[in-house]
Amino acid sequence: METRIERLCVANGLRMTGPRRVIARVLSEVNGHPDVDELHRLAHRLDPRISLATVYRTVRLFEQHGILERRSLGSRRARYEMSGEHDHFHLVDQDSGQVIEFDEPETELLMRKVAARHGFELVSLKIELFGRRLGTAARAPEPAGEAAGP
Amino acid sequence: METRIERLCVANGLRMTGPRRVIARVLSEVNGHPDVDELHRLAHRLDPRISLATVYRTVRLFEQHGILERRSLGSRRARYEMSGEHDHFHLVDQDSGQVIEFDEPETELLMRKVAARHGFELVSLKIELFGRRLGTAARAPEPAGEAAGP
DNA sequence: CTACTTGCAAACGTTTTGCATAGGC
DNA sequence: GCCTATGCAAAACGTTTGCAAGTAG
Repeated sequence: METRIERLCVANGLRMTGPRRVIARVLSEVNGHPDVDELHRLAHRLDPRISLATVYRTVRLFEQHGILERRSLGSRRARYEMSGEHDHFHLVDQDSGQVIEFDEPETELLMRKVAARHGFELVSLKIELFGRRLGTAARAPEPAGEAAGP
Repeated sequence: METRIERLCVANGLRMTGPRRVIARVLSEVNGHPDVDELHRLAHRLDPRISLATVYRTVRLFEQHGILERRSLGSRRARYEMSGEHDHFHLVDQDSGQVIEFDEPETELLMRKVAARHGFELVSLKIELFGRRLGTAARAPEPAGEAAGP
């Protein structure tokens, strides 16, 4: 079955090669905010010939065509997610590294007004909240190299 | 004269070495959001023996003690600024790379409420807006390697 | 048939580190 | 005097690129 990403590729006039099809499938099935390494691991499982370089090239291509969006979310590696109709924000659990997405349309509108007040047209925005679950005693923030901070 | 950063270092029980004093001075005098390279260039001018590694180690140390905050602001290199009492936001001009800071206390409060709604205590937040000056025709986003995008 | 895409390995820019020495307290 | 900070050079890390071979349209 053809994924939504594949359809977007065709709509953007991109050549549908084997590796791109596999990476599109992986992107459609994974949830969360995978980094390139994770995408490569998953794609490699479906087709061991797929190289890391191709995954890098493909996510960059997809990003340039507005199919994917790149986030940092406090981690060193870039992380990707499918583009949606409107921006959404991310709340990062500093203890577990878990990322929660949420919509906040009023805030997006507010930010647009703030930009306008400074004489700017808003093109995009990133809102990342870093926090700790309520009722959790403060502890060492990152046991392993997974969680992320500001 | 002793800088505010130096005072914060002492308050945090940090050893006040020569290089740290110089870097503290540079951080106090520079304005904007310098990256490590720029800090090193400025520090090196005051004391040519100061190495890049020491600047890296020092900003990391200062960040760990809450004296500095790290930002990405769409650029590849990490950029630093002094911690303030409350968070402020950044508006990046996509054409020039220029960064405008602004306060938006209601938004900070709103974000705190949003985090709470999801069961989190807000520790910090990053809000980065990317935009274009009103009345500017769209053009090639980045003539040189300075400006930054989402 | 042609132009674009791929895999590989090597290069890249940024950040970190191992080690011997220098220096703060 | 002890223990940490420093400089240097080398390593690590994520990402990009040059090139020859492969493949979509």
